[in-house]
Amino acid sequence: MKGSSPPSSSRYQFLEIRHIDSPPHRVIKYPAMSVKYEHKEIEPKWQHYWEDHSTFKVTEDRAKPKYYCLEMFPYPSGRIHMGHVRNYAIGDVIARYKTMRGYNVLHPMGWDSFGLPAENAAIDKGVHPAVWTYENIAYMREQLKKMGFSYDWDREVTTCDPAYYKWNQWFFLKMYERGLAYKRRSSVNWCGSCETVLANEQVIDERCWRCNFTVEQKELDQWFFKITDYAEGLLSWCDRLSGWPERVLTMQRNWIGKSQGVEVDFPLADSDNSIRIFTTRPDTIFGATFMSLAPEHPLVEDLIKGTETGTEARNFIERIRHQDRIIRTAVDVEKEGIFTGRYAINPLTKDKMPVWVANFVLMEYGTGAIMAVPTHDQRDFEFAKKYNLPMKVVIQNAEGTVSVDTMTTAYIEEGRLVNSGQFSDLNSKEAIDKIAEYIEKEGLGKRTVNYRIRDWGVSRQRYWGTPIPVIYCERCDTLPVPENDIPVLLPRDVAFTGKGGSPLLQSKEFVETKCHNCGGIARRETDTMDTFVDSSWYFLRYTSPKTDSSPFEKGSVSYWMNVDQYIGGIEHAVLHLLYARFFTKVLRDLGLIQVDEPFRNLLTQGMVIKDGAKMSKSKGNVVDPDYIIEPYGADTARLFALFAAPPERDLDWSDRGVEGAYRFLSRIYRKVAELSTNIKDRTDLEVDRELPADLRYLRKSVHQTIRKVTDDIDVFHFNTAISFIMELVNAIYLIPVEGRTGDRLFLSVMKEALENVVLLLSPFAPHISEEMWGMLGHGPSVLKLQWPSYNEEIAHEEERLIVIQINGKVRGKIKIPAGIPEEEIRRRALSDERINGLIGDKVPSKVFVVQEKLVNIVV
RNA sequence: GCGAGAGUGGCGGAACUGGCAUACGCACUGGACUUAGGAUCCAGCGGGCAACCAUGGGGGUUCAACUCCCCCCUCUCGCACCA
Repeated sequence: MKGSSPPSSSRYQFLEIRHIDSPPHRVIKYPAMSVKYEHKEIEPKWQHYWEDHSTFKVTEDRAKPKYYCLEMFPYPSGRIHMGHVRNYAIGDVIARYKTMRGYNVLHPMGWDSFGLPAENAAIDKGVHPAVWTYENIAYMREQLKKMGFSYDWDREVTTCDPAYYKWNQWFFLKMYERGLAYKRRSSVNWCGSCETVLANEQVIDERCWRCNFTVEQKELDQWFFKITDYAEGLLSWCDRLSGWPERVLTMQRNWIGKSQGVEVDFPLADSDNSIRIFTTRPDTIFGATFMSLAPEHPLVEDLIKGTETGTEARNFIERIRHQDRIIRTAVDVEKEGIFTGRYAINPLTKDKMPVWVANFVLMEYGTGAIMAVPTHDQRDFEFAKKYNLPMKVVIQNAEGTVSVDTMTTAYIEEGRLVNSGQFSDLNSKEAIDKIAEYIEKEGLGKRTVNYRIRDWGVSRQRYWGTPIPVIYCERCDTLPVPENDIPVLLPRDVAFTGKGGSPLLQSKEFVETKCHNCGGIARRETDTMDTFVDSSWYFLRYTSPKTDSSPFEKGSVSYWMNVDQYIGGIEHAVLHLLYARFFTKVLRDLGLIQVDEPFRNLLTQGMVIKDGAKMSKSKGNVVDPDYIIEPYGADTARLFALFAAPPERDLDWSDRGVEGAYRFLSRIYRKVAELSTNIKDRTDLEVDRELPADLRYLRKSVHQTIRKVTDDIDVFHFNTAISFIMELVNAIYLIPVEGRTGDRLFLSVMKEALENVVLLLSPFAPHISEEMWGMLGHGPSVLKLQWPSYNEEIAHEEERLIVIQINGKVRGKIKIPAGIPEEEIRRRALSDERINGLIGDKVPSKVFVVQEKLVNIVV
């Protein structure tokens, strides 16, 4: 959804012209005998027809089964790119196909329209973000319409519209009430030149992506959503999302990162304090020989106070704390640390253990402190080697070869416990349970579960986003804005300099406010929300986009949800898809919706590649869709995007391939044009009669093709579905026309064939299909027709081709009638003249017969 | 390092639960039509004179392997000191 591509300056003129083009009702005309496929006339004609007749409008209709088909909405960066074309072409095939299968299909589109690029455009070009954004939307909407996608534009959702972001604020207030939105100090990437927070992906080599200023870590008050409360639910539901790609689920599971372990208190040797650690390997506790604390650990200051190494330690800690988090946590960073001068007691061995501070221990995970077991943990091993710390083997392998003297890496596998008191001789698995049990019984600690996922930081020091609805009163402290006072609107007249932090800070009109509680002076929160908040519930808004008394109508949501098919790029595998799941669960708990999960089925399409470079996102758009649509048309662009590769795989863009798609459409068109005058006005055509061989064969192909195309669309194999249509068209071309244009049987079969080709093609190339449907003597629209069904009897192949192998090598082929017994197939294969010649005097030792397929003779 | 996915003609890609490898398209070659063709229609098109050999490489299971099993190589993506 995100992306940034500044619009070219020349397009504004274009934009104006587009806008004047408002649609009066048009008369649909068909060419009399034109044989040339004129996509430039055909495509606008049908786009206007669809618009004039509200062909894509959809309402709740309980007489039909519903189907919610959704593609990830775009960020309005300026123009659509090939990634969008592909994504939306896939969605459109599904939407149109399901419509023709009798479903009531919701297929909406909107704009993920808050975000940084708009603000950067304001800084660079002096255009207001709102102006820039809405101009982009206008242009891109026209581009999407030119592609012929079947969206119900009456449901368009724009997230930067106050009517939309009001509900972001409303959800925030609801979450604040429940403690799911909270504020705390947290470390952020800060650019001192731009005076703003940077997202991790905006930090390049420790520098600001825009001004190249060195990025530092800064502690700031930040708003968070408590996604960690939902960690377990988000994780356990992964097992029930059977319609999601396994790799997306794996990524989400990893991101949530659940681990079960034990928290244990290690008392300090000379104080009443203790250090709490988290470990997943309590079986190694007898091997813990020292402790490591995160530099940020609150106990550190106390520990180093007054010790010999105090100053040195303080310097070290300061240095580490200021390191970039990303760099500090990289695996190849050398482990370093410093001794605090103090000792703790291992509660099981009662041994004295030196307490260290180490750069690789993270305050954010677990308790920010670990027991170090150098023999059975690689990190502790490296650390101990470097600083010459004591080691002790407590897990032994089956051969008994694990020894401090010989080991070059830690032994991290499971094994048999040694040197572990009463627990010696247990295996690791048992010991983990037994020792955890013992620790709980002795009151030394307790079993806990840790998650790697962190709460979702939603504060952004930016203008172009949803204002966080909070005020700070001098007397009453932090107060949420009352529900009646939202939306908190973005002020329009602010300066965009790129300096001095968020532009909102400079807006007195915005910042200065009155406390609704005490009437005193108060100041508004100037942070805005992460734009992922917008995309976390837009799919709900589509069900009732105009409602202004609630975020969505309960009835509409319960009619349409879940999304039956969601389609988008793999790059959102974790963030967007996880946040949307989180929001869904929160809204469920707020009683606003009934579903547990937003997206029943997920299709992640591959990237569009051109000459090895990806064409979406920041790398630049190598091929602009407009340059395809201009010479070839939208139908060609769609067809190629779907034909060149299966949806999940990366697609290599090829100009030659595009030409091929265009040629194919022209080829069908020509055949329809050639025969349409003979077909369209005939009322006496009917196919169910005794047919000559070539027509009977074609008819069989038609029905077989319907079956194959249908089966393939059902499993999203669009590339092969299209190739079957191509084969059928090739077969049509092989039927001689000469002298038959008055032949009733010929015309009847051709009519059936061409009509079915048009219907099968219509989800892929809708404009030309509408056109050809008209040429064949029918009124619009194809979309309102039923998907063709095939006749089992006609599709049935009465002859089967049997491959005859000798010793696994193909030696011959025979045709046999379908349904004859295995014994007869064997007999015919063995009596085949050619086969007999090849066998000669040799005696077949065994003959394998695969029913109606193959015979393998072993000699 | 760990996890997932992929590797098939000159190219994009087909091949269902093991049963004709290379469907369909592109490129290329030839023919037809034509003043002309970069349009269109038709045909050919993995390698090899052949026996045969070819689905990243090497083993295995099987009457039969792109498909199943083991080892290795390459590429893509994700995670990456998470205790």
